[in-house]
Amino acid sequence: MAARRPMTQRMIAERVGVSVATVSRVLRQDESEAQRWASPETVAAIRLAAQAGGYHPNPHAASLRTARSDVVGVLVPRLQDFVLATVYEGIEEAAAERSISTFVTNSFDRPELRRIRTQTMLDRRVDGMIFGDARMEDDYLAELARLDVPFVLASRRSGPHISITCDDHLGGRLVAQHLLAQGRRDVAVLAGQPYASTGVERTRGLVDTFAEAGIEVPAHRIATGGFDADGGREGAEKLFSERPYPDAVFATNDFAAFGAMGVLRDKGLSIPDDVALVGYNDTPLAESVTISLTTVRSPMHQMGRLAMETLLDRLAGKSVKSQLLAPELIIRGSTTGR
Amino acid sequence: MAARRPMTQRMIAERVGVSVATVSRVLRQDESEAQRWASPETVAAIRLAAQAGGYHPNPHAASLRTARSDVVGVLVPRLQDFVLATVYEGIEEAAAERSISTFVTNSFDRPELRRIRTQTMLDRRVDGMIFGDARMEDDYLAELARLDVPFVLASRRSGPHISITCDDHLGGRLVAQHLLAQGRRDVAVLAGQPYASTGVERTRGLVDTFAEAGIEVPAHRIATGGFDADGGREGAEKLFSERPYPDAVFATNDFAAFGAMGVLRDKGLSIPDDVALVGYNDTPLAESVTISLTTVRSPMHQMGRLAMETLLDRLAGKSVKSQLLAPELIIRGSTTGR
DNA sequence: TCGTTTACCGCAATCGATTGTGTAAACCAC
DNA sequence: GTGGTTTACACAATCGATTGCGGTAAACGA
Repeated sequence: MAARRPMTQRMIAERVGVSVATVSRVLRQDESEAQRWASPETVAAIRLAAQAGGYHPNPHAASLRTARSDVVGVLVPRLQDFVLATVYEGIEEAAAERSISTFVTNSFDRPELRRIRTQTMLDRRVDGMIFGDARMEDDYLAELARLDVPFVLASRRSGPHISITCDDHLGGRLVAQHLLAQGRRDVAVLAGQPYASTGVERTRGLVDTFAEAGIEVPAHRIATGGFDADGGREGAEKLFSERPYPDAVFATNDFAAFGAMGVLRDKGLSIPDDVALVGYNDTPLAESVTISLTTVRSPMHQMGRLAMETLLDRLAGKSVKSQLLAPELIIRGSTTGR
Repeated sequence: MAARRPMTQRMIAERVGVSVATVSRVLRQDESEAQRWASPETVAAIRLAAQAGGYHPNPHAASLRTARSDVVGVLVPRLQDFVLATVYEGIEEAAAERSISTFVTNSFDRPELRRIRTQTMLDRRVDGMIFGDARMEDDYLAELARLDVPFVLASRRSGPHISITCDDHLGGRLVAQHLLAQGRRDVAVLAGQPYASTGVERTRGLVDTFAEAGIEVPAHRIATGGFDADGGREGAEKLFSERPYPDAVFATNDFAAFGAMGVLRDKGLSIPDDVALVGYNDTPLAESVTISLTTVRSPMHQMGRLAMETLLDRLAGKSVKSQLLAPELIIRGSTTGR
């Protein structure tokens, strides 16, 4: 807040010698609309005065009147997660283009925190919400839908709610096909959290494809856990707690893959000779680490953009629908060259 | 925005049979203050009605009147950067405790974007700003200071402006002492961007310490560049473009170190035998990657918390001062066991 | 008994922008 | 010249909360 109080429409009106109503209409409407309300000279004078005085409309006053805030709330599991940070970049980009601002906050995938933080955003009168932390069974989303809170899901999907996601089942399928082609038959999975559609569907895509090839992936080859390096490490430790070891690991997230790398290193297993490793999301690090990582590229940024655009369309009264974006397999050293 | 219009003080006032002024005072003040304005029965009735109707004050109306928004703007170079995302978590945590909301946005270290996005936040009438993307020579910050915009810097510092940072010079010194103790004499540095105090001071800390040990670090051993894996890779490629190779690399950021790892891998150099590698920030991955990374732990979360608390103190009229937090060296495999 | 606190609370202005309605003046057609 | 339509504005209500200024009644002190 600058020292001198910001200029108001009233000040412009006095300076130009018209009413604030005229100022408002001129400053708000586009050129053609402005002409309907004031003579060209008046329009020019108002614009000039606004320009000269460094006028910036008070959004609180406008929101109070219009009952819109041009702010949307964004909830993500955690911005520390590169994937969600990238999704958010897309959200932000689309928002900026339409003069929308965002409140972002972490829910840490904790239901109470999620409720609280969503509520404070609603209390702030956001126009809508984008959730990056949807759960497969999500009572809260159902509740919000019942209250007619407009929202769109990104990254994870849930039930019938509008969502913009990557085709995770297909992604898992691509990984399976690749691993099968590489001759891997005994695959293990770092499946992520059981409440997140991302990991679940990637896992199912792989398992389904293996099943079609006549190979059952047993339950003990699937470990749930976090989508970060720690989660990957813990999961990998379970998966490699007893022999025979699997000959491939599908980490449904790159960072989990990095965590698994550490475990494989400690076990003295080499990648890809002993174990092939596949990640998900094609994080920049995937290419950089000591062993470059095969992974699935997902359009994270685009997901964010579309989520915001979809929400704004919905707020504008248009009918919108969910979208499944295409994943792309990126083959690197961690699965080839045995 | 829920379907039915939210309840207002007027509705409560009518239901209870008092004026909105009384409702306002009762709902805003703490218990003792409330008693000064209304009888216990009235207070109870108002509270009950508010509770029952699910009353949530309209922040736009309050802001319009009070000229405060209880929102602060946060600008970071990029949330994709784990470090800044963590700083932001600290900011958010401190903000939530004091019922403050935040607008966060990426500036991508681009000056024009920074101006634009800061301006839109000021237009939104934020009460203050936290900058995570300060530059060592920063005209814009000087300009904002002149306009009396209240702000605090986090992570990077600049000139006389209030900042909460890690003692990066000391961090660089710790790294230097460790490398010297390990017998490394020919060190190279991935220094980060020349406009970011973080990398510059970490580099200087190392260079100073080597100089005190009688070892000059020549200019061609210092590469500037981004704080991400790509930046690290590019920098490392320069540093290892011709022999003799350095026997140690100090990456002033963990992710740059990971990028460098890829280059060392491609060059067939082993860590730490041929080259010792040190990162900075103690990212979770540092421990997980195939070769665990020696690094410097910095209190990222705490930096964020303190930045927000300092800003709020400043907004409350208290006098505040810059703080330098302590770094801690974490020794792992990438520098030991030659 | 009368003036003075004290407790409780209302009135109304205010913040800045938006918007429905009112209205002079100008312009047009016939 | 009369009636009707534009043009170009102004007026004033409105959004919801905050807050300075009073105001009434009961209690209290002298």
